[in-house]
Amino acid sequence: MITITLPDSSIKKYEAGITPMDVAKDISEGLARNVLSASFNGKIVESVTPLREDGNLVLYTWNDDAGKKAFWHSTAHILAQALEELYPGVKLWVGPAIEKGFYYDVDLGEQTLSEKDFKTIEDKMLEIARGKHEFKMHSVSKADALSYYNGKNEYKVDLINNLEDGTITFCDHDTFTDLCRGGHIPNTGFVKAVKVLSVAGAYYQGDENNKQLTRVYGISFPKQKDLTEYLELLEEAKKRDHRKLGKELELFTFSQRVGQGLPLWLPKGTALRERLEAFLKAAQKKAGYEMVVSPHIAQKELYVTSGHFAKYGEDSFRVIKTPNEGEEFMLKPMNCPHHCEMYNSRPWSYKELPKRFAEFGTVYRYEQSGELHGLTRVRGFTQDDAHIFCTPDQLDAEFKNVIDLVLYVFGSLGFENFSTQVSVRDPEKPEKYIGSLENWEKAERAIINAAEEKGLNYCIEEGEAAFYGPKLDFMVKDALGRSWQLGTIQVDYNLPERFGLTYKGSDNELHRPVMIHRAPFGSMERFIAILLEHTGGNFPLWLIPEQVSILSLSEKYEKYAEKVLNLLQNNEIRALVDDRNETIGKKIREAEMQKIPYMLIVGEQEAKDGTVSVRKHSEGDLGVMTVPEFSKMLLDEVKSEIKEFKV
RNA sequence: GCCGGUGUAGCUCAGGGGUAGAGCGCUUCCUUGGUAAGGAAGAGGUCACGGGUUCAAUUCCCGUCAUUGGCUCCA
Repeated sequence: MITITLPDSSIKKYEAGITPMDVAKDISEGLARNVLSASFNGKIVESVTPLREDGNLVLYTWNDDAGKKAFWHSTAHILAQALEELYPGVKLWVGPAIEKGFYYDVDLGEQTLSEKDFKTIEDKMLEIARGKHEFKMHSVSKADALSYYNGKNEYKVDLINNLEDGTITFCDHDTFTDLCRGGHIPNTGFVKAVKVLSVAGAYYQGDENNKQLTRVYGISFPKQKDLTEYLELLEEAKKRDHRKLGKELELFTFSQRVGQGLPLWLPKGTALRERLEAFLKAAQKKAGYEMVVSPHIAQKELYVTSGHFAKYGEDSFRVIKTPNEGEEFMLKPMNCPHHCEMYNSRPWSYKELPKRFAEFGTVYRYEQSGELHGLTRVRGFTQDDAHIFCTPDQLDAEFKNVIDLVLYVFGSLGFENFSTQVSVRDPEKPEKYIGSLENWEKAERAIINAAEEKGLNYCIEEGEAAFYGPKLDFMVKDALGRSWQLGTIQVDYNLPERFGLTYKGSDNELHRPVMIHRAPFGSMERFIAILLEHTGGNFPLWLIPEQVSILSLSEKYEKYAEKVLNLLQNNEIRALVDDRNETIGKKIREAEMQKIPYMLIVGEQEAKDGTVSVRKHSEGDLGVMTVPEFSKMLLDEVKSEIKEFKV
């Protein structure tokens, strides 16, 4: 007999060799029908794995992430079988579950696969699924595993060579066999709906020097309805795409003639952007930052000194040369070296630190053409940058103050679902980083302490650090679930060293300051892009370019509309008049589609009484008010939206 | 940069080896209105660009550029 402990702490006794599925049946038939996979003593097991010792058992259904993972990974097996049948000679690499669905990396040889083939693949997969084939795991010796794939699939041979003998398992279903460490649903019949989503190239083992395999992405569900809902969700997400909204709301544009990845900010977008800048400047002023300005180009030597040239010289624009003197310049790819030189403009006493230099600095980086993406990845962008120069003693407090500022910014703009990531060195690749081991350790500790103390729910990513120091990043997802880094805070012991920055301490000796790089927005471009997707273009009232549209019922009331406009503008309310020769219904429709928060309808009655008829975006008629009443309502709403930053 | 997809009017898109289509937008006229599209007429295109195949290419093929889904990269 063995003792099984369930998550609710209930304890059951069974014969050794009982399976998770048997346990599920023992609990209830309904549960048994829905069990997809299980974990035993913290390890993922199959629902049919015999249990032979005491332990903790967790059963997973579609409602658990682990259940979905097993479901999608199992569907990847079905996809692989379908691909083997449809593309003879295909070589399989790996097929994991991902956050939304799964993929399988395959080498198709000379064959190609495109969108036209998706339906055929889906049909084949459903045919296999309907067979209700059981997923069966079995152990294989390393030698047998190698001989199974030898000469047929060099990728699997590679994989097996890195595995330990005795830990190698295969999974079979129907006529299909795959090297696999497990985590499957009971049988293929659970899969009722599949969709092949896209094909993409993916380098073997993620190394761009290796051959590029074909990655087939897909998703599957236990019910057709779930798939339909998912596809509708995707459609909805596309409507929130910042590239689409940016065009519709006339915020920004791109021009082939100007160049790819170089956004052009239109008047409405610029108004929005300037308002965001003013918001942050006000908070930064309170937090003791001072604004500075640096030029857009600098001598190459500056970046050789900073170390950026060695690391990113190839990824920078360095086309500017004076023909005669052979001087070489670079388009500013970052602001830090400039701020270091500002710090160097005179000696400092420890009593004067920290110095906080802030700049909305526009920088240019040669991003690979394939990486450019709307406003989220561009070649010219403006960082809401600042560099804090402080004593080592001040680092902790300064770092925490910056976290407060970032949290204030995110909170004010409604980003609640962000995640934070502490990026540290990859200990295996010391050559990627500059600076002493001791300083790196100090900096990494400082960040983790601060994140800990501020109660951030952070994860630690090895190998994600900048080459000069570790960082704390604030990540937010876009409409399609892709994660983007917005705010960033980075500790740097290296630039102060390279630029020979000093301050005089209380001991009358010169000391090295510590530097913090930080940008709460990250970049204006990316921040606005993500803000667009989050709000769907319904920006908060304080931020939106046009707050009010005054719709005149006919040309006769044009004068009155202008008068209302003046009254609003006197109160710093952003309004415009729509006095076109169109019906009121049409004007309302267009103002609604432009997502203008308030519409004021003025006609005979309003002109006579000196009032306006107020309509709120997506809510409807609010009734008649005087202009001062309306103004007060709007200004109160603006005031309630944004809290002041408290230091 | 690499692997796929796409490029037709200002926008969204249909079409397809034989001189180009719709809706919206724009212009003009009629209409003067009451909370999400009033009516009519008209203008507008080297079908991204460059080559090739063909009697004939916007359509098929190749290349370039742009864009897009991924991969790699991201100071």
